[in-house]
Amino acid sequence: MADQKLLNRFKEALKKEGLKYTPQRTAVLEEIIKDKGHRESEEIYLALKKRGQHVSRATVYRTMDILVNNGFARKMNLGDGRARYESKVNSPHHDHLVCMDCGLIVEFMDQQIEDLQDKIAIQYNFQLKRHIHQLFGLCKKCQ
Amino acid sequence: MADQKLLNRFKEALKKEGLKYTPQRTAVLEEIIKDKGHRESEEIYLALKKRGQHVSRATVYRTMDILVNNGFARKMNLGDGRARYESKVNSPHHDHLVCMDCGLIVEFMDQQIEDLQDKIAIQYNFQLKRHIHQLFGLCKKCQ
DNA sequence: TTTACAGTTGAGAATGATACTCAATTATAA
DNA sequence: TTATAATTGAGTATCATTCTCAACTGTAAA
Repeated sequence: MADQKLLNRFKEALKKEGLKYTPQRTAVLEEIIKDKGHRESEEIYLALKKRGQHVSRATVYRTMDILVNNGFARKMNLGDGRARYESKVNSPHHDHLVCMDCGLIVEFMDQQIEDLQDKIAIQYNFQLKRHIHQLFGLCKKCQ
Repeated sequence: MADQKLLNRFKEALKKEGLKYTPQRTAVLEEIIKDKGHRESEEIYLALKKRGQHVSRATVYRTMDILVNNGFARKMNLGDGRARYESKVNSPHHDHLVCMDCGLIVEFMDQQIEDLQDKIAIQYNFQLKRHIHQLFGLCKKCQ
């Protein structure tokens, strides 16, 4: 169960956008934050169903958009045509290593790379907003 | 017109996979290498049509797969649901800066980042195969 | 607490990029 | 030149995601 502080933050974010605080939206938020994974929409939908929370697929998609736009979740694309979502709550910035064989996802963070990105953006007169950095290969078990 | 050396390299690649050397495939290869852009399938299809080369959409998709698998082109995904292709012929490795407003794509390459990626892969016992590194922001004109 | 209403929900239909199907056609190697 | 396996194009299928809309429900004011 998400702590009250988080729920209040969520409530605030919804109010700020003129959106309602509904049980479905809360259920999706709770499902996202209680899992450390990088899951696709269908997995989140099924996890909720299993828990007895019947939230429709459409509402899962709609709520994930809200969570992403308000900093509660991050959406990622691994090139297989399905978006993955991960919690951003209590999770510092990181990028990903992805095993091309078993699908294992490992998070990494390198301050030197972050700094170099900023330098490159300045060099090309870009105002940097976000980045995607994914390293694809074979994990130890799959080599 | 692609030079003979390249056409021979293409012919070899096809033969190696038991594929035939057809006018449609050659037309797609030529269209890809003569353009410096990052185009989606439909744009390539229309460019060919305009040139009077009637290659079907299906064949464009199929040929792009062949070109990508044989190192003649690179496929990239900007998160908008449509794949982009760029020539890899006479084009050294690079990553991309993408303007979120006007769609401008600028190529960059930073050896320090490349080295750091290798280091990270080693650190996590990954055998690195490829990577995606995209910096999203606003270009000079769109700020 | 009721009321009024704007926002939400779920189910199914629509969309759009890409992949597949298959009959007619064509490159290739003998 | 021939035999044959691969290719092509047109249309259909697929699959993730978005849209539609009627029924429903938070919410804020009375």
